[in-house]
Amino acid sequence: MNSEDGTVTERGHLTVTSPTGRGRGDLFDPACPTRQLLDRLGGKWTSMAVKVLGDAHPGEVRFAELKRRMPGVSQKMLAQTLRSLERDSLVDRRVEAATPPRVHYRLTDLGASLTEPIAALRNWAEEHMARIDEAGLAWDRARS
Amino acid sequence: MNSEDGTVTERGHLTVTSPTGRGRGDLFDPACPTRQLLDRLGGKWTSMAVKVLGDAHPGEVRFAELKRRMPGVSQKMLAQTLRSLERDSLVDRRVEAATPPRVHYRLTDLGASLTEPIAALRNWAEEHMARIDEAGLAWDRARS
DNA sequence: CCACGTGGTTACTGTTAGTGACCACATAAC
DNA sequence: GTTATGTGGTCACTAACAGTAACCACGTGG
Repeated sequence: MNSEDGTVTERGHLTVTSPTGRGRGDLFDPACPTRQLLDRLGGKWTSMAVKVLGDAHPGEVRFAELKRRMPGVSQKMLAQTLRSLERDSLVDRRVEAATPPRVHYRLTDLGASLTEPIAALRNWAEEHMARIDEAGLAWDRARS
Repeated sequence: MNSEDGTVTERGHLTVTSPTGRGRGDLFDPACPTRQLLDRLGGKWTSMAVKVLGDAHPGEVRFAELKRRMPGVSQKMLAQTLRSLERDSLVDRRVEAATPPRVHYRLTDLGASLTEPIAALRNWAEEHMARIDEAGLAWDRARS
C-alpha cells in the first residue's frame, strides 16, 4: 500500500512499526483477539444476521427470506455481510443449482457457538442500554 | 433463551431521533439493543480500554498510564474513547485539581458489569479466533 | 528564559463502511 | 414479447471513523 518505512520516532517515541497498509486490522497485539472478533461482528448487519440465522438454527434461510427478516438492509450489504460470515466459517452457503439458483444459508457449528456469548451481550444490552442512553443524553445536556 | 424475531419492543422510550447525535445509530429497530452496544464498543480502542480499566477495577488508572498500557493508541483516540465511555456512564473521570492536573479513570459499576459478557466474548474469541482466521485465509485462496 | 511532561483539543488527511441505483442472467407467468 | 423473481455484482457518492501532527495551559527544574 503506502509508506512502508513509517517515519518512526520523531522524538524517540516507541511505536511498534506503523500500521502499514491496513487501518483497522492492524493488530499489534495478538493477545487481544476480542478486538478482532468485535471488528468482525461490529458491522452494522453482522450481529443481526447471526441472530436471525441463530433463531432458525439448525434450519436454513434463503437470501430473500433473510432480507425480509432484516428490515432496512440492502442486497449489497446483506450479500457482503453473508460473504464475510462465510469467509469466517460462521455460516454455510448452499446453492441449489436449479434455476433460479436458490441459496440457503445456515450457521455452522462454529457460528452457532457464537450465539451464546452474543446472547450474553444482548442480555446485558437489553438490561442496561436504556440507562446508558439516558446517561448519554444527560451528559450532552450537562456538558459545559 | 430468547428466540423468535425478538420485537421486545421498547422499554418506555424509543430513540428514533438523533438527527445530529449519532450517525451510526439510525436505528429502525429499537428491539435490537445489541446493535447499539456493539456500535459503542465496536470502536477500535473501546474494548481494550474497558479491559485495562477492568483489570484495575476498582482501582483507578491515570491517563498516561492507560496510554502506556494500550500500545499504539494516540492521545486523541484515547481521550475520545474515554470521553465516549464517560458519556455512557461506563467510566468515571476524577480530576485531581493539583498541578499538573492528574486525571484518574475507573470503571463504574455499570462498566464493571460489562466486563462479564465481554469476558464471555473474549473467551470465545481466544478459543476460536485462530480457526476463523485460518478459514478466512483458506477462503481467500480457494475463492470460487 | 527554555525545555519538559501532563492532559488534553483542534485541524487536516486518509481509509472505510454504508447506501442507493442500476446491471446481468435465467426462468416462469402473463 | 414483457414482466417479475431471485441472487447477486458494480458504480458513484457520502458520512463516519482512525490517525498524525501541531497547539494550548500549567508549573517545575535548570
